[in-house]
Amino acid sequence: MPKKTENTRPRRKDRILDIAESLFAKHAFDGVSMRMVADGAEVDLALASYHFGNKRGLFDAVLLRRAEVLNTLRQEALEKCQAEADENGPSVDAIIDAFLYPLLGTGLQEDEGWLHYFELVAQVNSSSEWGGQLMTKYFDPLVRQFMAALKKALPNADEANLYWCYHFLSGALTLTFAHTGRIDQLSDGAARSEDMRGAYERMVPFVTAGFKALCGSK
Amino acid sequence: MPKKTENTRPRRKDRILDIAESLFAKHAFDGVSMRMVADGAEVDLALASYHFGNKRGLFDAVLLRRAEVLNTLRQEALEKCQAEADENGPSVDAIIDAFLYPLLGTGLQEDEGWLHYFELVAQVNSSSEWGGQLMTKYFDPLVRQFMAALKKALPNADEANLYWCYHFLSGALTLTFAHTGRIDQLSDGAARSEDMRGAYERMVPFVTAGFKALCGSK
DNA sequence: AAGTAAATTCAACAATCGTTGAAATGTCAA
DNA sequence: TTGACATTTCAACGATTGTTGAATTTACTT
Repeated sequence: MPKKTENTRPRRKDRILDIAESLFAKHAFDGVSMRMVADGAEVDLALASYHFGNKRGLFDAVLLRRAEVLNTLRQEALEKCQAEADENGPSVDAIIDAFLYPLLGTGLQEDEGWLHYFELVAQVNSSSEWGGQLMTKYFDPLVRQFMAALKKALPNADEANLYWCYHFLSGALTLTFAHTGRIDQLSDGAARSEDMRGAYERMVPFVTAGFKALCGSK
Repeated sequence: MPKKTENTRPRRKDRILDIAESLFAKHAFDGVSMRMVADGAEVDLALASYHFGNKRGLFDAVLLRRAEVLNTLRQEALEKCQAEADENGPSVDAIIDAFLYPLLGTGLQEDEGWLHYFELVAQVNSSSEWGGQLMTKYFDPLVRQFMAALKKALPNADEANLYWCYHFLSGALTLTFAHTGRIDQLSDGAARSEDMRGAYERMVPFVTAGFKALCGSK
């Protein structure tokens, strides 16, 4: 049993991140106080500042923690679908699926922490104050890989069209993550915010059709 | 000249709404203080509370002010496309266009106040705290009219599919409004956040293709 | 057991927060 | 001018904010 330390000790640091994650997701950056985090984590007020420097540092740590995991999962999905493709590269369907499946079709959706994280990302993505900077910082390198794959699958596509299509995809994905409950009310229960599997199975063909319509698949 | 009062007097009240609108759009509810609003409007701190009761009342007033205008514009667009259609009702394309054109294709996009308002709506829509309640309150009656028109245009559609498609549309629209600048960075300038006309011309075919793919237009 | 560094607590700081009574000013009719 | 009412200002309230220096406790090594 090497390093008993790292297994048992940082409990409090992780608890702070977990609570901060859920609070930031619900109330946004300015709607959360360091005292709310400390109380939620059952920890002294000063501890979060000690570990993360200040409130903004805590926010960044929350965002960064799962971003790396997420990018890895998505990259693996992309590489897998590329390995399975013929010399022409993967189809648009396969690329879109590789982009969405790790987020919507896997066990991540049964993990409460991940759900809070996705809610937070949804909110950040639609924020004119944070959206551009933070999403670019954490997710752009990976997204560029997907864009390159899409360019190969859609060789006749106009550059601007391709980026706008991704933008629409990003918006649809983001709002689905936000779990606002609006679709439940609007549809009188016919569609449910929590049904991520159902959202995934519909988003793939919806987005794929949009890409093909604008970027000329054949 | 009847009621000179109402033409000249409420300048300050409107200035407060204008400033609050732009501040809420950028910094969200908790990121804005009453003092920021008062300073921006060059008005005493207590004035906003006098006119709108409290901070939340100010927020609601900002949201409500343009919602009514917006719903009217969209309803007129829907009725116009229904009047121009044959006995089968308008096509999916025409309905989607009626939903988007008033927002993205008109002079509203050259009005700074409206741009701030759209930014704010984008943020509210993706908020798990406010999103469900507020969007339902301000926009659902009108959206239901569009859903009814879409059901007629896509008679074979599964109910849940239809609502998920609208949800994706709403997400794409919302993120486009947010003006985060992310698409500019990602595309190295090939697509621009400010190009609402370009976004409109691409969103209509993108979304229409998605609806048809999932809701079976044949 | 002593020593060292990390982790945690405590107490307090100045700054800002939303709200509100009371006073002052403005507007318009009689 | 007087009176009535809406608008605006002033000053202050108690509560909450993020941050930090110093003290204390814990964990681990020597």
